[in-house]
Amino acid sequence: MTINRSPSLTEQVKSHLKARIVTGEFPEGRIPPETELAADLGVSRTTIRDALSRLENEGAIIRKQGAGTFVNEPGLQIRSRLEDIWSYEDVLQDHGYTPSVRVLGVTRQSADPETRHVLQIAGDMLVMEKLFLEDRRPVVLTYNTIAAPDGGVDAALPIYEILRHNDRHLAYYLSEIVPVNLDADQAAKLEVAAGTPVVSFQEVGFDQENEPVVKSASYFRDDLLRFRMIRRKEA
Amino acid sequence: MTINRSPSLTEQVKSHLKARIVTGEFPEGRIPPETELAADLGVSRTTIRDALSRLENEGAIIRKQGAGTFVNEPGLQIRSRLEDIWSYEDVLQDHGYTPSVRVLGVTRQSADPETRHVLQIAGDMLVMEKLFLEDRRPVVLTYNTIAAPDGGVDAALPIYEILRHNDRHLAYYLSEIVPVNLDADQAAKLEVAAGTPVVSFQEVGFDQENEPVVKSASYFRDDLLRFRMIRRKEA
DNA sequence: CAGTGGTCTAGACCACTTT
DNA sequence: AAGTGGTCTAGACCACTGA
Repeated sequence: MTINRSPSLTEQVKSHLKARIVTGEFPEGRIPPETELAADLGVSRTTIRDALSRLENEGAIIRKQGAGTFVNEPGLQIRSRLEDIWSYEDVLQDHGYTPSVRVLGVTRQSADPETRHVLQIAGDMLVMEKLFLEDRRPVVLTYNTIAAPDGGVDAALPIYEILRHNDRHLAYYLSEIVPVNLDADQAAKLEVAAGTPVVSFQEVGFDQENEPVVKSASYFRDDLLRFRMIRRKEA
Repeated sequence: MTINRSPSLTEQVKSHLKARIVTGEFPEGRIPPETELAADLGVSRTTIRDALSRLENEGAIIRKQGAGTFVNEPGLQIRSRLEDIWSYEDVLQDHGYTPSVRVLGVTRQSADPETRHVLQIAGDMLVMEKLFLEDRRPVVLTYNTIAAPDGGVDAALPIYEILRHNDRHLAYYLSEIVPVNLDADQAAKLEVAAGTPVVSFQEVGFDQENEPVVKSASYFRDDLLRFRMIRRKEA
């Protein structure tokens, strides 16, 4: 293992260990003691612990005080961690799919009162409707609403790229998980029966100045993309 | 601020800062530099940073390298963080509700093949059906399936307490988020129309030995309990 | 009792933002 | 240039597990 900066040492250690975990290199799932890992990899124990903490958060390992650190087989099943979904194309890729995007519509019009309020805009809004597909099967339907920019936009780009080109760096989403029955139009686009229950994300994206920059709604086909997570008692 | 061990210094610093944040003590949402906090509270900068990291994960603050640390107003709206839900009574309490539990049924019977496989049991299983209410309104409907214990159980207790009394320490859940339309029976129990779409958790709980100990299904009334989360680009 | 992970310290240096 | 958060080190001590 050669060490460089960027990505950080911790991140390098993490991916190094993750790779060794998934190849089943550790006998009986037992991971070496932190001090040993630190010596072997030539980094401090703190760096090792940071990397192990991230792996533990992902569910890849379990740590038991006084006993040791172990591979967590059930946790390795998790493909999409809810909290760090950023691009649906990446999500589909992590599921072993070969994703593609289809822009269903881009409409520019005067912002409705709710959007005006949420996004703090006065003028026009731009609504982009997109479909993410695996092979030819639709998996995710999204609507992104932003303040209409001066120039044109390439709606096929990920929303954070579009915003970046307009000098708004997307920092995080505040999301609500909402159950809905698809209406006829949405169901047709996702190629399922009308009234199919789906999980949706209703969210607002904020930039680095902590100002709202995008209002977003996403609908998922449960049979093709199901979200998993690890739940624990405390932080 | 007096310092004791247990809870950890980091945890004490975190709640101390959280309290100051919610009371709006920091002018313009600007939180003092880490070195200053460390000096004021008499702890190392590492401890301060650990506490700030947790607050950042919860969405309460935002850190900007080179600029400072700031209160994150939108993030303070989050009542129930998805990843660390442990007891539904606590969740309801965090929402300002006064929770109660009603045991709808406890049945002991031979385990079906799927449960045998998931929970790795040979004999009987015990299924507990519970309803969590706010005032008199039902909010959460849960089914917990465990290997039938020798003695009796008080089904009204939280599931982790029941398991603890049988020497199985619940360590974490592996959860799937699944959209469903409630059937007539479930809808009646939650006092909503049949066919109402809801978010459900389908999950398996593991103990500290990483063995499956409980199979669980939960259904939530979206109008009374909606889950929120912060989504970011990476860890 | 030896060995493990958990907590905490003090300090160095870097990357970035702001003035 | 000054000040901030980001990364990393080396080491101390504690709490817990298991032989």
